[in-house]
Amino acid sequence: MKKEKKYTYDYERPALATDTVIFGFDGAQVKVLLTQREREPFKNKWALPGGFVFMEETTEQAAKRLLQEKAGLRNVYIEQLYTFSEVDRDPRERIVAVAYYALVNAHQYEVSAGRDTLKTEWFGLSELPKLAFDHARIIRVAIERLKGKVSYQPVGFELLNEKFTLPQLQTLYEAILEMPIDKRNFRKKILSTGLLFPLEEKEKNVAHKAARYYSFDKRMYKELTKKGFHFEL
Amino acid sequence: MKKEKKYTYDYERPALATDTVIFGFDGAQVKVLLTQREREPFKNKWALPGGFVFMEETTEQAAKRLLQEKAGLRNVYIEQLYTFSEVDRDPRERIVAVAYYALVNAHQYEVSAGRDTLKTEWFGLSELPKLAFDHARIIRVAIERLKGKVSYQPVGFELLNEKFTLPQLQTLYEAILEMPIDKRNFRKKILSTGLLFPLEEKEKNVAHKAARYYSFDKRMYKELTKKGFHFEL
DNA sequence: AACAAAAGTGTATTTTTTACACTAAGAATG
DNA sequence: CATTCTTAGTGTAAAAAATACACTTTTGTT
Repeated sequence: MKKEKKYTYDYERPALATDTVIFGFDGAQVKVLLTQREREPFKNKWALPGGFVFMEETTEQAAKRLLQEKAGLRNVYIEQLYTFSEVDRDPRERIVAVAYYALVNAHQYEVSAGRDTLKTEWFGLSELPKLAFDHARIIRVAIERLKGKVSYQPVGFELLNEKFTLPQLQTLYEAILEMPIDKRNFRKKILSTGLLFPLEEKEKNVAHKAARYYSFDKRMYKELTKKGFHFEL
Repeated sequence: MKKEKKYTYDYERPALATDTVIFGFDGAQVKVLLTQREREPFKNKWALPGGFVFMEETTEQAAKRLLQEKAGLRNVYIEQLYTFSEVDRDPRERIVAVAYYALVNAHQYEVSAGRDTLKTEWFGLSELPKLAFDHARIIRVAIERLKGKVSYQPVGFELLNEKFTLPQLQTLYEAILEMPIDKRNFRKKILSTGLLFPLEEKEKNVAHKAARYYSFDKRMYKELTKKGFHFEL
């Protein structure tokens, strides 16, 4: 990019950053991935992975880049959440943050986490530590968004393995919505969408009846969506 | 604000702007308020009212300020829409836009519009002119959002007078959702929310049976919302 | 007085949602 | 190898919500 200052306007500019709320699911709880800050301000406090947006990338590209840099995550489902622009949200200077939320398979992730140098950790939604900046607020907004989204978009599948059982899926929905769901009604409804495919395979080494695995056809879902289909739970 | 350059980082920064999609309703059609650009780029093209964000204001404050400056609008219902950050969305330089959408009473507005110096005009959604920048896309996103929002939040009332008839309200919903709605079922449902209050007053000077006016109690709605109530159409 | 035009009203049918309890399968135990 | 433990898996009836649908009323105009 050119370094000449032939700006359209020459007001001082806020810095532009992204922060991402990374959701995961450990089979029982919805969790958020946080990184511990190495320097001031908020040294040693936990924070959302984020950073500044470069001139030659969109905010979404920045969020994805930073997810990889800070948490070793690639190819994750990511969606814009909200832009936070309170004047004093960063004590150093004016920073406007375009927040994103990501849904990742926590199991898959734990493998590649070792590579990264920063300290990162999963926290259950009810066990969040004190957070830096306005990140607690960002997480609250993200949880609300996730709750709303889950019932009219099949986002839940991003949080599970490619093969999953219906009890797993139900537990996930219960965790996100924070309410119990009737087993029979849940199955009826989720199967009636026609988006879940039963596999031959079943669970192994469980001390009870083994549950059947299912898979979700993302490609077919996208096709159907184009044709006006609407998922709804 | 200080002018010293003690920045946390010294990358070049994108400029930060807001653009607002202003929705109105003329009794038959949903419309968008556009301003004609006075200078390059896109001179004489129509565009969303917008402008740069100052250092001492949030993006929402900026959007509201610009609504007043560019269209003479005060106290409007405004909500964040999405942040657009394509690198080349402005031919001059990198500008990231936090877009908002506003719902205004178009009748009320037409009175105060005269004061403003800029040329502004309402356009029906199906008669939009060629637009500057990526503003056509922003409007598309805003329409989608409005469609989604209308059925689980009583936003429609922002577009009408304080007193309105049920046929007016129905026409508005039909215009937003772009589908016909059954009169009896619509009345049943909207009245069952308990948020509409019949007034004594009726229409005058209409060449047919006069419709009763109703009002919507915004205050009560907010109260109920806090107590867990959920509007739904 | 007759007409035109839109407001206002109720019911029956269909669809969707909800509530609910037992049998089946697999591993662990004695 | 029989018993026990634990969770998977299944159907139906009742209640609630959504839908389809046609005539009477009111007001101004001719």
